[in-house]
Amino acid sequence: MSDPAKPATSMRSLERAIDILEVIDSSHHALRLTDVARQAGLPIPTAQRILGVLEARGRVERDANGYRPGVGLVFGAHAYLTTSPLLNAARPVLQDLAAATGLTASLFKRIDWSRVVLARVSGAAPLRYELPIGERLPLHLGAGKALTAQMPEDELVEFLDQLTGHTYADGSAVSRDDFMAELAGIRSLGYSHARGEREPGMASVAAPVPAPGGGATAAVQVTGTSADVPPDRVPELGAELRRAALAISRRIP
Amino acid sequence: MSDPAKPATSMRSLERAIDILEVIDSSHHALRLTDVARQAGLPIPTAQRILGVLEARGRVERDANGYRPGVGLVFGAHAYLTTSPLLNAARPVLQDLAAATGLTASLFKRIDWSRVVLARVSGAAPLRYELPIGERLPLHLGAGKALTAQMPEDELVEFLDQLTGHTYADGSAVSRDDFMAELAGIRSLGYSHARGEREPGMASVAAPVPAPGGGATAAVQVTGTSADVPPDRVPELGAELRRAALAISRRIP
DNA sequence: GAAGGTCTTACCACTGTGTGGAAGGATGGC
DNA sequence: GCCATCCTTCCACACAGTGGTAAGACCTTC
Repeated sequence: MSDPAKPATSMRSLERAIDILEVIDSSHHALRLTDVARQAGLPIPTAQRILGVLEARGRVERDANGYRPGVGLVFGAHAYLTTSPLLNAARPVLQDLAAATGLTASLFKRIDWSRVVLARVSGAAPLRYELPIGERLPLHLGAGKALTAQMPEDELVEFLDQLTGHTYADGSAVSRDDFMAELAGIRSLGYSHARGEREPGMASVAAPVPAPGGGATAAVQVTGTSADVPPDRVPELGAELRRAALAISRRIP
Repeated sequence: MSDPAKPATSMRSLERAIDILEVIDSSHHALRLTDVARQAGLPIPTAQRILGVLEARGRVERDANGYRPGVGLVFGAHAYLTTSPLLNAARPVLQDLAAATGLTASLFKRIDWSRVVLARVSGAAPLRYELPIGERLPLHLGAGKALTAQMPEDELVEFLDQLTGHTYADGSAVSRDDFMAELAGIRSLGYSHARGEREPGMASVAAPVPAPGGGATAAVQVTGTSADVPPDRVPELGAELRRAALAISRRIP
């Protein structure tokens, strides 16, 4: 969250405003002015001035407990979700996937060292309401591996370096060598597979969506309970996911 | 979109950046630099500088066709949706509503002269994928009336003034007197009802969620086809919605 | 392939916006 | 009551942000 050397993009106030937004967006509870200022590394009056504008424009809300994200933020997300070529390409494919497999189909995109849920279609429609869109998940678990496997060499090294200490859901540490070996496997198979890595009792299969310009920053995934995704079904699902990923890629204008 | 007299909040660059974001968010296709600048009422170099920062920070994306909303925007929305007290209060109530009525339950919030979809739980779960969260809908149709009915007098007048020319789905104009009469009815009943106003063949019932500090800026709604919501079922649904609205209101901390 | 258009990038001198220290209120705990 | 903490307001300075102008891409059109 703190960046020591900002290259001075010559738009200080704007950069700072975005810093503040990021601070508020990544906090799970209301923040007092003082906290915002400290976390963003700004003098209090400066933070206050910026927050004032953001509040007036609906980007943050405020009550006795402090500042929190504002409703205005949902417009932007809606705009992104409806106009993104990637998403428009993926939507029908995800529906087919969910219908064909009976599992929950999701689309992820890589952002920095994590991935974001961009769309999700649940197969056996549960009434359980969940809207994980916009949620940030780790890059070294589940569908994240399908993305990691596509990173260029130098980026991969950088990623692995900052990964030390991260673990699986069961608490076991991620071994660098094992991880590398797994990525190699994913590259040759064309899909990734995970059982209980992020959530115990859940399993998933994922494939990278090749970007038009090479590389892959998006991935398709199906998830279900370990019982829904028995090991012997994995190769078949893998093939289906590869097809889906290609279909999405081909549909992007 | 154009505001002649900005009261000079002493944060010009930030305000302008938000103006630009709003321009981009409310366009349904990519905008070229020139268009952004014109629509935001800014000199081209200024717009470019701001867009540069927004792009670097993931708030807008860019390709040969111009600028479009960026992925970064989804984080904010996710943060809002997960931290908003209103939403956390509403979620379980919406689920109950959907389960009890078999209809689609939604939560709206009023923003300026429109309302936004904040949450939706579909009753008879269709595989049809739709994510209307963040969508802006008119205030004079459907659940919008439940919100309009709660406006203070002076605001209502202002609203009606800028409403002239707006119509129903069938093309008929909105008569001011009829509308006022309907609002009065809504106020005494405690719920609103609409048949085919916004979407032909669809019907809905909605109730305002009283805010802790008085007034109502949110509303709960159930929607279905006209057949799902027969006229004789409306009073019963209305009662159910009033209860739901109160339940939400009571759950807000 | 030259000419004429439109859109984008780059430059840079001026000035008014954004800055942040310091002081004054507000609130709350003990 | 007092002290501690957080929020707000004020204001003089300086540098960040501005936007005119001009050069550079990149299209069409003839």
